[in-house]
Amino acid sequence: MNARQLKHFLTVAETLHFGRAAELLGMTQPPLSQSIMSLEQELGAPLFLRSRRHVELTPFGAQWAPHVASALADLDTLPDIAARLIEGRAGSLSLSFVSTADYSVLPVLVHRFRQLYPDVNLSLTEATSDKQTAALSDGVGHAGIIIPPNRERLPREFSYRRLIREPLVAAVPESWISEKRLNPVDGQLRAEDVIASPLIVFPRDAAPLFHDLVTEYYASRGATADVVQHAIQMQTIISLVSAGMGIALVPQSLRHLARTGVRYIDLAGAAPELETGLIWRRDDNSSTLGNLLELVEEMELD
Amino acid sequence: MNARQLKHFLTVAETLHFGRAAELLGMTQPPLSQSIMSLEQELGAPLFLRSRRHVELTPFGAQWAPHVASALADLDTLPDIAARLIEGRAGSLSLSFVSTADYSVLPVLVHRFRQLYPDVNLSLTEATSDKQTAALSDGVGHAGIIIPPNRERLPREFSYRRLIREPLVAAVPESWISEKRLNPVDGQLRAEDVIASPLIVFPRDAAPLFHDLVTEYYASRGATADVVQHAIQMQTIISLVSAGMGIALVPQSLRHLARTGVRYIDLAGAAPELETGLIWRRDDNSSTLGNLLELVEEMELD
DNA sequence: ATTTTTTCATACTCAGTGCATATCAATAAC
DNA sequence: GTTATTGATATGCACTGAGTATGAAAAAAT
Repeated sequence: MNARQLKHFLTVAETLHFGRAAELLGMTQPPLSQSIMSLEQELGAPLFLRSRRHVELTPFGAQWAPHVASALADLDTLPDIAARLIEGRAGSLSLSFVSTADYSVLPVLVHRFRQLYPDVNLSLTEATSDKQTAALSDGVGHAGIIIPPNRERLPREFSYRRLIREPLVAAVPESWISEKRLNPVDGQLRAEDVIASPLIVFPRDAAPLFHDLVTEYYASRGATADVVQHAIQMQTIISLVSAGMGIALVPQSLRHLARTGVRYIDLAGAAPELETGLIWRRDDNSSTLGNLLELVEEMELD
Repeated sequence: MNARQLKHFLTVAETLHFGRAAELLGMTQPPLSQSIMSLEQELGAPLFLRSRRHVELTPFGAQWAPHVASALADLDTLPDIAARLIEGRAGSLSLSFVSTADYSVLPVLVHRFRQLYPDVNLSLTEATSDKQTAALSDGVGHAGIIIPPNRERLPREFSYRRLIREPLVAAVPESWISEKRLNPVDGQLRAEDVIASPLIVFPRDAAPLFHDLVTEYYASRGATADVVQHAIQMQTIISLVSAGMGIALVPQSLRHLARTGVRYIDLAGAAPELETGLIWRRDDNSSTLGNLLELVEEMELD
């Protein structure tokens, strides 16, 4: 029993005419008759009742046909599924990201990807940069949106592409401005005001590179931060700012997270810049990943 | 692309070793390599990454494999499904029945059939004898439990087998006995008592043969029935008896329908007998029907 | 009733597919 | 450097599956 014979059976079952079925199958009638007969012999029961001028399905044949049709239909879809997998229009893409990306590149990237590849199963996981690289190194996941370490520190197995490079801005309690505790000049906050204010930051282990960027801002000015509170979620940090506990230095894109009682103010002078980019295993040639990279090239997120 | 190549692909995907896969497939390694290569060429993408000593799936191959496995598994079940259909252990059986059978042969028949053939989709339809024969004649349904007409009247296209032949008994209001309105002798009701009592019957068009059997009981004694009420459901008839509206002549098996206030009493002398049997299309060789007939032969329902 | 037509089965031939054997090539292990 | 392992290549052969020619039986037409 092979797929060819089953196809023969189905065609005869549809036409109830060996001659016409053979024509539909692009073959002549005798081998079709033989094919059916050999199938019947293998099954041990007739599929058709043939009188010399009439062909009809046996009860068995009639009940078996839908099962056969379903199995063959599944088989027929395999080349199509293959084509879609090869082109990356089906399959899966597992993307991890740092929480700050949630307010900048991630939404637009995900939206565009889903738009172009609706049948790809896109799974998103929030994780810190180092956890993402560790997972990728273990072969888990396809790509990660990270805050990158120095170029030399990135292992050879990875490729990297910058997505966005944005200055840090200060998130400050609105009341501190109206009460003149902070005094922006030309809409910019001077370094001495920043240094003098209590600070809310990420814990270092959750985002070391981001944390280092903030502390470096203080160190280069001969100061140390007066850290009043650590918080893991960006939303929590902004809530604490809103409550007047202190200020925070956050990526510019966090302006998308509007909250009453909080103002985002540019830093005066050269603001530290936070880079966010995409890493993936250099040797990973998944088509879904390829499509993501292609999309990233086209999007000009900066 | 054919099922053979797909099987080859799956086996190599499982073993990740062309030599061992070939062994599992009962063939040698070179044609297996060629088979995979031709499949890859047809798909236009590699399924495996071969270094000289290592074989691994490409991302595409890994994602395609489960689809292939599922399709082939479906294909593999076809012979088994066929065998079950041929033996009548799967498929469907459409059985119609007259309502009186509900209290005699039907329950035990259905129970036994379900027990022996749990995977057969048994569909039951209540209908009058003439509607059943009409449906069968139109090719609808497999068999029917009917009250048969005279043998000569049964068309040649049908086969028939008697299932049960049971005397009619009188269903009478219990109060009529305690009040001595009816006087059974040796637990039997005499014809004059029956004739003298108001009668509840089926409407003739719903069950002509049963109706005729009852009226014949009166006619042969030179009497006509004093019909006080018609009712279609057996349960309704017995309810009306219980309410003291009259008596009814019903198949003996209705004793299974116990109801307070109703007594079933044998008729004195030769009671009319109601035959119930199974008909089916003589040329119907459905295996499920065959199994039903076999079961009927074994059961000795009488 | 006879002839014609229709339609599935049988007989036989041929080509291509798919497998086998023999061998090569490259890499890893010793 | 040598050997063993393993996938690729080359070549030959057998069998499957399709073709052509024809038969046989029954329905349709005359």
